[in-house]
Amino acid sequence: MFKPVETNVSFPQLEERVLAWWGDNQIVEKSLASGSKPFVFYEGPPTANGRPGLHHVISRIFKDVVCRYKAMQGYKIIGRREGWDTHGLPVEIEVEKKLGFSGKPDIERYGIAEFNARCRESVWEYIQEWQTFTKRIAYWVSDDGYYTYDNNYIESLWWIFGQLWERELLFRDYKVTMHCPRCGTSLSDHEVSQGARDDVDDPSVYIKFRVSGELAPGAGNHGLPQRAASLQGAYLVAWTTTPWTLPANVALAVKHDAVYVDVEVGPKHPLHSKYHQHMSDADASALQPDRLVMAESLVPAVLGEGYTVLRSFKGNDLVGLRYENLFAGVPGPGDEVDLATAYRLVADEIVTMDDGTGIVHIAPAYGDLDVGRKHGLPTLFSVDLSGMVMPEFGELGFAGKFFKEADPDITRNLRERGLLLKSGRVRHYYPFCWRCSTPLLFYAKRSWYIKTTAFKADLVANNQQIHWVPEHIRDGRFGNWLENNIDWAISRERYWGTPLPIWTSADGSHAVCVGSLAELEAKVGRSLRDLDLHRPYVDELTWEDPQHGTMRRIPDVADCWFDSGSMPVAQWHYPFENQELFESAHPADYICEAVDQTRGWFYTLHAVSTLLFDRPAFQNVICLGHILDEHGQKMSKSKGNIITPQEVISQYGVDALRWYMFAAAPPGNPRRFSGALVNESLRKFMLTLWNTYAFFVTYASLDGWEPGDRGQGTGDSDMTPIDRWALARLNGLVRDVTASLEAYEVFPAARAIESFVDELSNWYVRRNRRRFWKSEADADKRAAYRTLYTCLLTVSKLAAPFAPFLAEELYGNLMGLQIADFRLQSADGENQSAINNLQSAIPESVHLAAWPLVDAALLDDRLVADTEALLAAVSLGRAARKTAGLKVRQPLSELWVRAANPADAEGLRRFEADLRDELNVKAVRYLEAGSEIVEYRFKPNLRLVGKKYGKQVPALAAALKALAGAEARAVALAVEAGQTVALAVGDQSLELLAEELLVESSAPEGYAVADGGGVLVALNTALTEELRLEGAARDLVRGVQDARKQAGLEISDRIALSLAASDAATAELLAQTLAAWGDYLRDETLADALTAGAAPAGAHTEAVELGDGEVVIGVAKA
RNA sequence: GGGCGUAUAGCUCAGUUGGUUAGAGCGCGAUCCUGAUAAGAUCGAGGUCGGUGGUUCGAGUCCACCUACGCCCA
Repeated sequence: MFKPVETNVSFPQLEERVLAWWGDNQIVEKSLASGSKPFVFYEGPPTANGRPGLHHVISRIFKDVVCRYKAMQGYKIIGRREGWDTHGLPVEIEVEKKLGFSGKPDIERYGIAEFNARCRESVWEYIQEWQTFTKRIAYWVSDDGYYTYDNNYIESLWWIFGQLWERELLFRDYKVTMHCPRCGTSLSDHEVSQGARDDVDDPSVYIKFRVSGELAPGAGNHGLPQRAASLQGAYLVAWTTTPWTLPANVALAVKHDAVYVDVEVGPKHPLHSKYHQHMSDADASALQPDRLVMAESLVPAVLGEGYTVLRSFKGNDLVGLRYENLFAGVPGPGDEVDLATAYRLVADEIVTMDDGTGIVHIAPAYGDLDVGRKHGLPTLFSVDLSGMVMPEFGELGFAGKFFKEADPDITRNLRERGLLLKSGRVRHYYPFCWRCSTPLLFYAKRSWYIKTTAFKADLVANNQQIHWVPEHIRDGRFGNWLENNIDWAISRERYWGTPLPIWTSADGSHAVCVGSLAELEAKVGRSLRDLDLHRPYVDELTWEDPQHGTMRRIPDVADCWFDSGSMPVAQWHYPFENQELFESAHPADYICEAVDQTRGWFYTLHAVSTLLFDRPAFQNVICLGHILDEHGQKMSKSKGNIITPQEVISQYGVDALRWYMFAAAPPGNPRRFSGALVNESLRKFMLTLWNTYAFFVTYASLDGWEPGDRGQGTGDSDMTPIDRWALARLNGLVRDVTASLEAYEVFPAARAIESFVDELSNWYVRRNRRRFWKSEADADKRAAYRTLYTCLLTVSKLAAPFAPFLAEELYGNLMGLQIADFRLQSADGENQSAINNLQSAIPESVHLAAWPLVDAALLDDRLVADTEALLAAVSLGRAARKTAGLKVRQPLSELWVRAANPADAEGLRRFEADLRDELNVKAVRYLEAGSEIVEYRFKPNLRLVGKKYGKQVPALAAALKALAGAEARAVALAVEAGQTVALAVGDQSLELLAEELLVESSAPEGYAVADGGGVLVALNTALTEELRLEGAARDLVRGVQDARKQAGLEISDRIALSLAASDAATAELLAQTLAAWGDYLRDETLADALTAGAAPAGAHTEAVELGDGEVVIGVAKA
């Protein structure tokens, strides 16, 4: 027996019950342990230092849905475990906030050991909440998670560093950071954006660099020597808002395809170097004009009027020219600098024609490091980390000044030397320290890099093996990122992170990378078993090198993206443990995160895997869009528009939320979220399924029907066409959902289930209600039960990965699993061991059940298409009734119908009884060619004809449109017979195939018509007396049924019925109706007694319209 | 500034390789149906498919440019 099902279900409560049941029966553990064939999943570890939000829901359920599906297919999911990203700046900032710190000096005073201890605690602060959340949303992972701060995890990272070191892929170079000279620390992007202002007043200076006439080494540009000679003595004009960076200048950049001009400016021009206001003509004529070089398009903006263009060049033509440096920049400590490679022109993408001169001053130390590196330029400095101009500039008078304050001095110096074209002020964007408001320096600091650029081709090639959903990420966002690969800056001058295992001698000349704990133990000569592999403890480990003296660890920690990108290795403590497991768990079959991870986790996984193993880290990836609020704004604390998962879940439940996220839109798109949308999913999908299920259970229980084989039945002779339709449709669904999920297309899979459930409820159940109601328990009824049961049970399996609670509830009850006694009772008189076998063969949870297989014998695309044609005709019929003002209760004599094609017409014939019944008509007639009551119109079937006839299509369409009368009828006949049609188009005759024509027909006169999609229906609206009486009878039945319901009677209660008409005409109609349909009325309403006249006292009364009057219905329990 | 994506009804979104009258749900209005249903059906109002230009017999769909928004990078 089935457990009774309430129709006023509360999904959140149901879910809590299921959750408890899973717990009591270790369902999660059993699912995690199940399966044989491996399927590898990587959990992208979240940083658990905040509360879980909706974006965590979406990524976790998209991970979950695939893993559940694969588990049901019998895979053993490897890596279905929690993971926590525990290191990094976000954690440090959180702790700093708590402690009221404002920067690294505070941390150092506080003590690194204590600070890191606080960071470690902070990670745990929300973990309880996360675990509760994870369980509640039914994200099934084991809780033996990996933690990136774990010693074992760190040791694996050290091993990776060791591998890279041995292959000489780790190196030290400059990296530009945003540096606060007062706080003495680099700032993260997030901190920079907090303190940036966009209306900062700064100098705007145009500087002249004198062309020397020399060429840079190796510059073999065609014709360059001649150009160099002709340009000697001309000035290259560059623009900057940071004069303090000019002493660090090493190059000028042009745009390769822009036009540059050499212009002459006479002494009368205000920007001439010798210009003064009261210059006489004689003085002027004694002076040479100045020659200036800049981009042609920007000359007017810079010089105004009064210049002469001497010649022009492409940017490329200038590359390799050298110029005289303004100042002598200072090499970094220990750097060997070849100045022969400096002070030259390069072409670079960073140059724009938006402002300035089209020539850009390059100072790698203060921001243009990538440009410098790309063109092999040296890096020179002029300002130290405290923001002071270096002592080397003492003679110029600005040594020791704060960099911003040196601007006027530098400008003055250049003016005095005749190298300043003009100067002014500008308001623009500039970053400041968010803590102390000091202007920030872009500053090249020593940093450790992984040489990923050496593997660019491999990174790109391996990416081609990855299946991205959505596809465009592969060659778009991710592919482009790889194409523009830069070396991975791996070190951070921070505290709470994986310490870089590099030890160096005091002078830096000797360095060692330690690849394991054992190796380190050997170096320091003692056991480090109990050592915490974090700062400051590892910093304290030193050893004496015979040749290089004391070896100390560099202070840096690793970029925490390196932690998470290395999880395929480190989560298993490979290679120190789990070698076999690791080998079988790499690469991942599937990962899933939001789109912002393209340059984050997706990249770091890919990079680590490519560099270490030359293979991709994952084979399939779903890349999720972001969740926005209902106005399309990002949800953020500051906007106060955050919707918490908890509030949604407590109101609608997890399944509704999950279903919304799976079925509402493709996952790659950003989506606007609101509770109302979740409610819509709940009503549209979950309640429809639930009510179908409740309907089934209610009647199956009433009838004592039980599933014989508990499985999917094969078709048998008792099946009606609509049963076979349902099973064909169901198997088509299994086929489609499986194919979609195989392609990691979750959205179409969910949509397919949704539309099946809709059709099951609103077509199958609605059409078959009477089969379930009828009193005799015959084969026909059993076939209906079996069909509906099969559909519901299969849907519960298909929906299980998506809506795991609802599916579990349905499955459990449909399988009879929730009432243990039932199974024991049913064993009476049967072979007990067979029953036991059966019981153990039945998975106790839908999540342990096998994914449904397609029963090809039940597939029937023709039947499904026929039903679609029927549904279309029914829909049009209702529209026609609506237009004619004829309600469906009023029977009509005939319906004319014309299908879109002969096959559909055949389908309509097959379901003619359903069509009659649905539209309440006595007869269905088919409009066929040759019928004289309609006119025919023709259109070309463009999809076929377009490619074949191309430009003739318009003429062809016109020729078809012109067909009329007998000629048109002849064509219609030919098309219906599948014959070719000869048609004169222009001056030639075309032989058109039947399928190349679309036939439309007009409505017969005097009929109510609706058409669409090539289907036409027409209702005969003439009402005979007979039809009117039958309509009246049905009106009465409906009124009485309604009255019964209002009176609170049970379905099986028998009644005494009285009917009182409001006037004589209505009484006459009532009398005639009862004469013809009295028995029908009694049968339908379970009326033992039927009296005409006023209702007796105590009867429940309802008024109902009949004809032009009214009838008062009296209902009393018999 | 660059890359990628998105832009379709009041709202949330579909729209398969270019093809005939661009769809669904919600909301609104009207009607109907109903002894499974918090439901369902039908009709109606509501669309210059972000804009401009191009390719094509034919463009929501392909191309170019532009605009707005989002993400990432600078």
